[in-house]
Amino acid sequence: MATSDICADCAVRDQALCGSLDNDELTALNMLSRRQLVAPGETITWAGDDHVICANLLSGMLKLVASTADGREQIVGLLYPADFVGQPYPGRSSFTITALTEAELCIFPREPFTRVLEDHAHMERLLLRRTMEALDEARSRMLTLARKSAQEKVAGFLLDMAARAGASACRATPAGPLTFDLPLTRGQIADVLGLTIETVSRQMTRLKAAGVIALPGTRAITITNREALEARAEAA
Amino acid sequence: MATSDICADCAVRDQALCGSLDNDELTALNMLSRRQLVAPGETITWAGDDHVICANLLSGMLKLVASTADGREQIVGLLYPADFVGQPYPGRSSFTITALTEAELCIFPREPFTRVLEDHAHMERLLLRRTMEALDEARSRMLTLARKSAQEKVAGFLLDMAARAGASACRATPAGPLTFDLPLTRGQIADVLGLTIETVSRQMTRLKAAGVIALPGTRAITITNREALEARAEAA
DNA sequence: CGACTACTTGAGAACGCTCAATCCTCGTGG
DNA sequence: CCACGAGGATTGAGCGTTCTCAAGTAGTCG
Repeated sequence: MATSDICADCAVRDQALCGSLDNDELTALNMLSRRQLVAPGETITWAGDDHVICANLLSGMLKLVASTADGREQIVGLLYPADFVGQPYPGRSSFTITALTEAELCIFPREPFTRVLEDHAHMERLLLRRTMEALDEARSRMLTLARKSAQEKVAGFLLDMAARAGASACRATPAGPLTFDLPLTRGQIADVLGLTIETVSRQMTRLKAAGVIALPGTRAITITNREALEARAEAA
Repeated sequence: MATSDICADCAVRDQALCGSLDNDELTALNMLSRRQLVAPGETITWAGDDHVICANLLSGMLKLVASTADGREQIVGLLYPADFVGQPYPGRSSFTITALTEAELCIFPREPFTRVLEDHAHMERLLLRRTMEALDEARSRMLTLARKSAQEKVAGFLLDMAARAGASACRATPAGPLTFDLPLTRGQIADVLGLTIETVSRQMTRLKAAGVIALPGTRAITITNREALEARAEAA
């Protein structure tokens, strides 16, 4: 109650699961929700916690982290605005969800949200479809993690981020160099790719030395030769 | 209809998605289905194909394989009886699905199956839940593939297979040694774990030398010291 | 009995990791 | 305005795990 803004000014109104609801349904759902701001580095749920929340990510980025008993970590998923966060069914969470940037969530308590889901087949269907896409992506990443070289991993990652950057990216000519900011630190990239910070850094340097990319700032990337980068993403 | 047996004698009647349907609904679905036997090594769908089928696996095991352009392969999923196979939505498949053993499928053409799914919220919900479980499992495997040592991977895999073997396993006393057959060759285990055949073989030998397991036959495994095996699955 | 396939074992090389030092950037405070 | 500190990034040297290549063994089926 306290704070919920109305869905009408929701930044992800059409892309999120709610996009499948009409205005009346939305009003009902809105009654359940509360918005929450999280700071970078802040954890939303811990591995082992009961599933208690479902949410839509309104802005910012989250990471899903799996870790071993002795502290090794792997980022198993990245969440972007409009992505669904959490699990609608009871159980214990296997992963820790942490904000990578400042982020804003539209949070629903799990049980009432699940009931809404059950009453709206369209929304459930959309969630099924998205879950299947996430599964496909996770499986593709298994191939990357298990079988690709550090060079291929980094090159492929940069291409992925370039595709994501889309609008915010800056490109002189359609085929020309493409510049954008990486939303992750080297350490986080390493956690995504199953490498170490040093290896990520060395591969970046190597790509720079080969004239495939430029590093105008510590966080910025320019792809100067996309074809060469694609070639390196495919072959060791 | 050519061959379809009736669902009443279906081996996976209650565990498969169809378990959520009543007898009348089942009859309707049965009209769509055809049973198909596949030989070990036979491929059901290739990466890049359009999604054309949905199916329930009745018996046997299938593998989902992702591969790179130059032929490196990774098994990204194993399918067991009662598992759902395929994708209900249009699109191109990212993975190749191949039989590991002789297997029997109950196949539905995608489009009519999707319509049945849409008309039966229970079934759709069950599929959503299973897809989420598969996603969780895939993400857990990402941690294994990216961060665990060969020793941890093999030990963890043997424990997984022991859990799967369940009924068919042979155990003298509840806490005593447990013997079962691995359903995979060393090469397939390597494909699952992101290792090479040789490394899998060496780790098996090492576990045997340590007295943690015994290898009574080339395919058989005895876990002689479960705690020691669990310890090796957790720490390098 | 011979061919085939799966599995094991060995030697050497390579890729990525560990440990450690240095550098860069940026924000803060003297 | 500049010195300082902190966190991130880079670079280097050396090592270790796993891979590659290559024999050799075992079990199976004709």
